[in-house]
Amino acid sequence: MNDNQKIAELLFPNITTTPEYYYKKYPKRYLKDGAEVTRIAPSPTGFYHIGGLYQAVIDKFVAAKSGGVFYMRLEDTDQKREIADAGNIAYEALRYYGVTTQEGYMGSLGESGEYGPYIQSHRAEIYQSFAKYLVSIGRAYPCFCTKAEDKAEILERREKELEEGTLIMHDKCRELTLSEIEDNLKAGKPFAIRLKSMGDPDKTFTFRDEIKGEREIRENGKDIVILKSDGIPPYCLAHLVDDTLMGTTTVVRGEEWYQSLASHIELFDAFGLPRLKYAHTPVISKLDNGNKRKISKRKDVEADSRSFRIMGYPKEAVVEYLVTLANSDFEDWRAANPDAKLLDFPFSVSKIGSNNPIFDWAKLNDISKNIIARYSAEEIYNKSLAWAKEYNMDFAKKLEDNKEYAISVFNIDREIAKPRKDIAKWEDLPSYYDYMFNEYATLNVDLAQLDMNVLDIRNIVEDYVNTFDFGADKDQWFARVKELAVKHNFCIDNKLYKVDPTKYNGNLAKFCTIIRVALTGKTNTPDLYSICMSLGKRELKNRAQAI
RNA sequence: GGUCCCAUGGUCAAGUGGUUAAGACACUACCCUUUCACGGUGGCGACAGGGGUUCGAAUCCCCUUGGGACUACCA
Repeated sequence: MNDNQKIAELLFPNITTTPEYYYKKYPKRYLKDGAEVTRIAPSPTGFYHIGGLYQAVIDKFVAAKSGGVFYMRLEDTDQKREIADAGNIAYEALRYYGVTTQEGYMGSLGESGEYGPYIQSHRAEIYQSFAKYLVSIGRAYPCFCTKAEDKAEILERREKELEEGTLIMHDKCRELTLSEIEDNLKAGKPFAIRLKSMGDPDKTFTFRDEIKGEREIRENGKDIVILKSDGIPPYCLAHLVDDTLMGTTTVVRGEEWYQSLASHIELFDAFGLPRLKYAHTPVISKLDNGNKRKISKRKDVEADSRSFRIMGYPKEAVVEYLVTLANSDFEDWRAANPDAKLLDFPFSVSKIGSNNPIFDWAKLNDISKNIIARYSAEEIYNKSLAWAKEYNMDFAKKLEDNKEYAISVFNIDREIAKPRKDIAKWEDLPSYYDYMFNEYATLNVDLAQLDMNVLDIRNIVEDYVNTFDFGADKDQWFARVKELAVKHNFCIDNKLYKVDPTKYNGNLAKFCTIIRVALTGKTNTPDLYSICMSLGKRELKNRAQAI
């Protein structure tokens, strides 16, 4: 036994397994050539971030397109930041948005798959055996330096070191002898394990990122910590062990990891493991006082994937928006293939731009409106009811109490060649259709905007309501409207009207607006005939009288 | 401070040495129209700045500027 092996035994007397053992235990996946295995690995630190969903969408496409596997793993190695149930929230978020995994961590449902456990805190022994191995071959060593306890302390120390120019690459514990290590251990000092870096930051090597393309990057020169003093590894070793053992082929992760890539690669090399493919994705940002910045968990609603659910965006709208962000030609494809399945889109990782995109609500709304415009009235009823039951009980009750009526309302201007695109999210529904679901008295009808004597308005509306024929079809109805317009001195020929507007009370458009506003309180509604038909005789009379 | 990434209209973005510099959203005008929408046809609006290389640069190189990220026993 050489010194390194002795140190390894001293450090990990209870670890008897080796990486070799785990390579055998988790054999290579049996997949066809070119199949990609991807993973989403959230940390349970709160709500599920939209950036995570974005990456999951990319993961899903990469795996699905190649006939591979997309799985989920929980990165819960930082107990200090952990928030109860956050893992489950993440799993449920992906499930809700339909970006489903085929394997791995499943929230409160446990986990499935042959490569588990998929929760990092349950894998301590595996990590330790890898760390032990690296020590035994002389590529890692114990570090007994006192660690900083919290983030503030770390930042403070770093700042000081920056000022003094003493930020270390190699820890002083690197040179500790076997007997010194023994002494420290006997004294009961806690230790972390550091990589013994052989890299030289002045040298570079080429690397191909799936998104950024070919790059020169500097070699790692830092003795990064690969096992914390609590026996749990930080990201770098967990990433190596899990992605190797679980058979990941392409790692999709945020741009913020790019900087530490060199250290991860050195680790893989130290273990003699094949390097993986990486796709470093841009970070979804927002405009703040003219500057771009990363979407903030604390300040921005768009950071929380749940926000869109609460507002009532159809889930496919959110997902399709994210796909658009990744592959901008998706929109053209969707326009040409409105009924195709999302996963049929020829997604390409290399088409992802490397600019940090700004989250655009207007664009999301547009995508969502297009999707909702294609729903049937029944679908709108079902989906909006499901939403309302969760977030607007009052509206849910109205929908449930008046199912047939509600569907007929949602059907107005719908089953036609060019349906309206006016609903972006279910949250819009209650106010958009308030005149159909609420008492007239609660509508705040503003007749003043019509710029007409209230008595005249009342006469027109009464006349209209009293002669409204529920047996008439739309053409007959419109003919009747024209008659009434003429009777009240409105001009039904717009060209004639333009010759001398002063001769009339207004044109046909104005006449219709008067009725519309008086009856609904809105200048903007779907087809007036259908609305009146749905409202029914008694309600029409009530409204006319209320004026 | 160091290192890295990014830079085309308000936003997302095509574009890889020769284009009248696409398209979508937003905004806007007109048309269609019974209103509102939908739709149609237009419009506004961009290669951050400066140097090179080249017959020719949005495209390649350098500098400047601006923005972002990383620089933890966090992920």
